[in-house]
Amino acid sequence: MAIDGLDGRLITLLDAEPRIGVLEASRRLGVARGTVQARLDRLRAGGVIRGFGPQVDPAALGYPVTAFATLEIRQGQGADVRAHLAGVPEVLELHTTTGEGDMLCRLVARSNADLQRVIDRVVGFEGIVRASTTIALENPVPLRIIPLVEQAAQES
Amino acid sequence: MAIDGLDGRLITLLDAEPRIGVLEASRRLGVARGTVQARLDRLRAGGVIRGFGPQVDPAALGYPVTAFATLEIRQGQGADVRAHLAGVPEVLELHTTTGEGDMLCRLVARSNADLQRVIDRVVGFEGIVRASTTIALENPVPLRIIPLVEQAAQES
DNA sequence: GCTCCGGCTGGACATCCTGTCCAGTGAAAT
DNA sequence: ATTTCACTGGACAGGATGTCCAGCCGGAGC
Repeated sequence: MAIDGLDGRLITLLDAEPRIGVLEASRRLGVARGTVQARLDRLRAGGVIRGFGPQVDPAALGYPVTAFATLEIRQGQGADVRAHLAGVPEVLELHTTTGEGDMLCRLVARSNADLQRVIDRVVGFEGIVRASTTIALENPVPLRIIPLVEQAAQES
Repeated sequence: MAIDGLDGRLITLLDAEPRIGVLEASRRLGVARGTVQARLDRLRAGGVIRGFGPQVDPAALGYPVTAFATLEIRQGQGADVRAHLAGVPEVLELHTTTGEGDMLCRLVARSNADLQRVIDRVVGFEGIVRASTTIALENPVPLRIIPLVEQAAQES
């Protein structure tokens, strides 16, 4: 779905100050409240804004260690492996990929030592042939979307 | 920060239905409104809930292709590379890592063909020695946090 | 065993926001 | 020129919010 400059400014504003409501947003953007409401409805209907769920920080929950694991799967075991990984709370994300491995997953753990336990649990499944793990040290660019939103907004 | 069962249920509820307010949440959880408000304040103060920003779907914005790039950096060029990557809108996330590469970044692109342009832009920087890219095909486990929240809540 | 304290309850209050209408205006497309 | 569409500015009732408060309870510490 294409978005214009106003959509972009709205998303950016909501990202910076999620607590403000439709009315306050309309004041900041200099448009009528109905306009903001219509834009929001359109963005939600178009799937651009999926929701406003709470952004939970795993580190604050006691899981400060993040790691990425590349998994190699035995042929035909894909579905089983997915189900297995979906059952591990420390697996925050899973992708199937091209290239060397077959899957890439994001893990968190309570400590480097605890990461071993998590990895054991992840790879302790017959369908997984091999796993290669790298620990994330710093996070210079945290998951973000605003720059992309602005680029998409300008291309309108 | 430790969370208890009520915190866990509250986060899960907010994740499932972000539009409900404090009052409705208190009704669903069977506690007083003040309790929910106090819990929410505590979770935000403790950093567990970082905010309620809009969850934007890159695919809906016209960037349906996701890829992960492992970068090898020339010694001492880390800071420059970070700044460079932070300036590329299609770079959604960047980590420094242990292991084979020095950095891992998440990219999006408008198409497989467009991914080439993004990669060229990413690696078109002197500090980057080598890059290895894998395309994400499926996403069996989208970025999630609830299972981890529930585990953290049970350990209380 | 007793007291203190923190967390929860249930209620109050004024203020503000929300969802949902509507008619009028302007600009762009046909 | 006419239609169409988005935006404006306003209205309305209903409800939520932020912020108090007194009272109650159970656990921790003395």
